[in-house]
Amino acid sequence: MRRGKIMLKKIDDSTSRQVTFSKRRKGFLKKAREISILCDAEVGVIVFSCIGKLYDFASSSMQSVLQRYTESREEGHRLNSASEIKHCQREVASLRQQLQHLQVRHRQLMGEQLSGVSVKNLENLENQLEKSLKGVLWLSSDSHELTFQGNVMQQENIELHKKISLVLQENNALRKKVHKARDVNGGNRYFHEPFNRTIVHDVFTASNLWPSQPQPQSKEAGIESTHLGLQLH
Amino acid sequence: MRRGKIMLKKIDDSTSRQVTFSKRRKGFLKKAREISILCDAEVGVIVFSCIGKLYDFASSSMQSVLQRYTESREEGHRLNSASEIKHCQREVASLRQQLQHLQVRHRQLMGEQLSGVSVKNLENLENQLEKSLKGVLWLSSDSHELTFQGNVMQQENIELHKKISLVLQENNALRKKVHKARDVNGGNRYFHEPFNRTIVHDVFTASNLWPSQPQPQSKEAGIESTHLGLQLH
DNA sequence: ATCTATTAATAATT
DNA sequence: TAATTATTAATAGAT
Repeated sequence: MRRGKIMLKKIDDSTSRQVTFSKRRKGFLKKAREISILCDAEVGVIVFSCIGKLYDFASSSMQSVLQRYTESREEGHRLNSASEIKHCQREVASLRQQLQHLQVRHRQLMGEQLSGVSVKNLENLENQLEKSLKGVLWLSSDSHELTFQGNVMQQENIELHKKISLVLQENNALRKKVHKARDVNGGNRYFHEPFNRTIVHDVFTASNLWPSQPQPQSKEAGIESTHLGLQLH
Repeated sequence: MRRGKIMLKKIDDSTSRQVTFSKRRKGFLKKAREISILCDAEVGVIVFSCIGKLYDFASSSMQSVLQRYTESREEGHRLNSASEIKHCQREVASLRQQLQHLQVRHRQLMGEQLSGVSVKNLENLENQLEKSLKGVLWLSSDSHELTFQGNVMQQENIELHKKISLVLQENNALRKKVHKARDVNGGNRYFHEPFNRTIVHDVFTASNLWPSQPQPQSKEAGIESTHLGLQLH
């Protein structure tokens, strides 16, 4: 550059390499500052000297620059570790919640933790358990017969069981997809999936089974009841 | 710089700001390259123009630079992100497994998917359900008194309703999806009948207590459901 | 884009 | 390191 141009190759002499590094580093970081101010650009610079010392500059903050960088680079991809962790953590939270809900229900079905359950729900639970029991008793007696009739049907059952397993697997895969879609949509699954409401609606139309009070039915229907799927007719 | 020095402030005229950005960007990235080669430094540069376009340079690779940067910043303290992700992923896997196990058991308690259950397990299930039912009946009779104690508990129950509703919603949504997926897979009608019944179970339809009541049903349906060992009467 | 006058950066030297 | 100097490189403004 001045006083005799130089070759673009690593400077052999370690001392003069150090000196040049000092000078150029200063000028370089100055340039970074200038372009960021003059041109209203967001700039980040990271320099490790040959002995490993770190020098950096960021017009805003390095974190901001790097975040913007990784986001714009991975547009859609999931390689950024920070966002990957966040995604992962959201998934953990969601799964934990599901698990907890199911555990509550499970304990109820097991006859535990009923002290906080309403009378109406207890009746529902009672009906459900009766129904389940009848089903079990029926299948149980039927199964005993099967043992006398030979194992043809048993064989068939095994096949069907396999099929059910496959369906279950599919179910799980779908659930994962649902999770992903939900996360991408910003998280609130109960707002974003209109089909939830539809299904619940369909399924609840037959009778008014919940111990719910007559619901004031504004058009907005109360955000709560809508996203909880508790809206009854 | 040249031909009249300039003020270090944002260039007002957007056109000349763009032009200056082009020129300086080129020189700036050239400087980055030069210092990295001449001084054997590892350099990373990230520039976002004021309209958001990204320009970057890395002497090695940006990933390498950024990794080295974050490592040198986080100097030991705080686990490296890779292990953090792994930890998170293990947690997800574990939670998924728990959830699945619980779901299977849950469905069994709901009287579904019993076709692959052994006779022995059916007996266990039967005992459990009997026990649960007794508990519910007992508490149920007891609970009628509670209705006179006011609605404190009722309030508590609303929370529980919500939770159960969430689980049920999800179950229904997932089943619906599985239903669709199954149709796509060739529409095996063997599954249709029990599937429909499943939804009915989920919402505690008090009437229609399967399998105790005769259901009007086509011969077709009867024959097919026989294969599942879950024939309705 | 290209040109060019002028300043800025910096290699060599001290 | 720090200052000085000689020279080239970068680039603002014009075309």
